Amino acid sequence: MTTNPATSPDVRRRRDPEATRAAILEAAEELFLKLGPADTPTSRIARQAGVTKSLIHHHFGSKDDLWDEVKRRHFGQYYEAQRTMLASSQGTAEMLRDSLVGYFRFLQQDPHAVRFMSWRFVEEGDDACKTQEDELFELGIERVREAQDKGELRADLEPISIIKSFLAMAMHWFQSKPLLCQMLGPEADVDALEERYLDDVVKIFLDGVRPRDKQPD
Amino acid sequence: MTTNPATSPDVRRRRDPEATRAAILEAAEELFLKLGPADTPTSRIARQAGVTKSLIHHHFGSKDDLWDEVKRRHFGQYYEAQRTMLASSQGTAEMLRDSLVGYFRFLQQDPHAVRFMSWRFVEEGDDACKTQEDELFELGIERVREAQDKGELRADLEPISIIKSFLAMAMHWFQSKPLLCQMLGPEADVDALEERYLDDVVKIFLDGVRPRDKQPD
DNA sequence: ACCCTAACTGGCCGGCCGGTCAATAGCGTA
DNA sequence: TACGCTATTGACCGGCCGGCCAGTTAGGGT
Repeated sequence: MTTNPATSPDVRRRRDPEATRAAILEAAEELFLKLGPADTPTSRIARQAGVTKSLIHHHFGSKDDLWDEVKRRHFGQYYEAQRTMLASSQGTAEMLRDSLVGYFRFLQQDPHAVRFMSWRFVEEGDDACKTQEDELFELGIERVREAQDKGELRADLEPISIIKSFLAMAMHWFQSKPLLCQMLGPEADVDALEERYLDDVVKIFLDGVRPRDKQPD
Repeated sequence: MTTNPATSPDVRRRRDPEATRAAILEAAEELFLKLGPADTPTSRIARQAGVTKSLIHHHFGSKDDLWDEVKRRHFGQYYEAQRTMLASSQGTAEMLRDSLVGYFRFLQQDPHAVRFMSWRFVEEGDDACKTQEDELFELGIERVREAQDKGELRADLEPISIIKSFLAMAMHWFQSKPLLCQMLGPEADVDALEERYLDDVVKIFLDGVRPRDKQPD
């Protein structure tokens, strides 16, 4: 699992730039996210990928370039998943619930995704995912507007607020999950808590975001 | 502003360990949060503090110890602020709104606070703030339970879910704010958007979290 | 068969970084 | 005034890390 000999074939062909690139990217992604880009020596990435350090520079240039490529590749997957999710959605309240659950499940099943976002929050400079993320954001706002026009969503809310709180609810759970586990101790059933959180957040968010049958106060 | 000559008196007394420690901590906090702990050389902290690198090791031991101390000091302030806020609160819906607004304002006025949390999310090992954070968490849960008992909050929600979504709503905005600014460009009025977000989130959260006058479907 | 491109290797270097240490000099105290 | 403690200094070190380079070899095109 650690030293990666090949991708599909039994034995790595003696020259296989594709497999080499893949092995380096895989090792780099794991180590960068685990230790942080600055605390990850290229030598260690090379060792884990079963490759010489020079090959990293041969295929990717510098260490920073490799980090960029790792981000780009992973965000590409995220982008595709979210794009199809947004494209297939209709502007109804059910769709909003499904989107929330779907997004939560997506983050749940891909722990790397949240760590990527965390690192993007912490770094300051521009990054390679900018344009794709903008596109998703615009698409999401469009969907929200549609739902508002249909009366499925409260019209007195700024779409940006809805998108942002949507993302916050899902992302923050997984961002703070390690700290929560550490706090509750190893005997706690965090998985059950996670399901409960999803249920509750769906309730809170949907009830808060849908038009009220009767406006109080 | 950068090289710190003294705290209160006009001239830094030639021997002033208190001021020295303070200058180092201040410079370290700024640089650690800006560049990240791993990318911040002690030499640069020393330069910015107007102090020799050796003094850092003299007063704080190692670089890691300094980082721990910076976290401990800053989290202490956060802890005090949140503790008084939680202690003074009553278990009513108005209190919940005030808490949300108050917490938002707190993060708004202290940008370092969110960056600290971001770094804690990204690091894995134990940290020095553990016990204090646990205390705040327990206190918050207690308050939520009180409000639920009074019927001011829906009883079908797990208190942890309420706390977590509460924190998520406020924190995520500031975590992703730099990316949002970068996306919207320099001409956008992000401050107005921020106020709007706070308004909307208060609506969403309170409407979602309060018992419904009439339960739909 | 030849060759040329590019994948791949091992060794190496310059630089920076965290940390140490011996020496110096203020400051409180007796 | 003399002493001792410690804040402070600057020089220094060992190690690691990112990157480079000269050389080797596989493989594909002609």
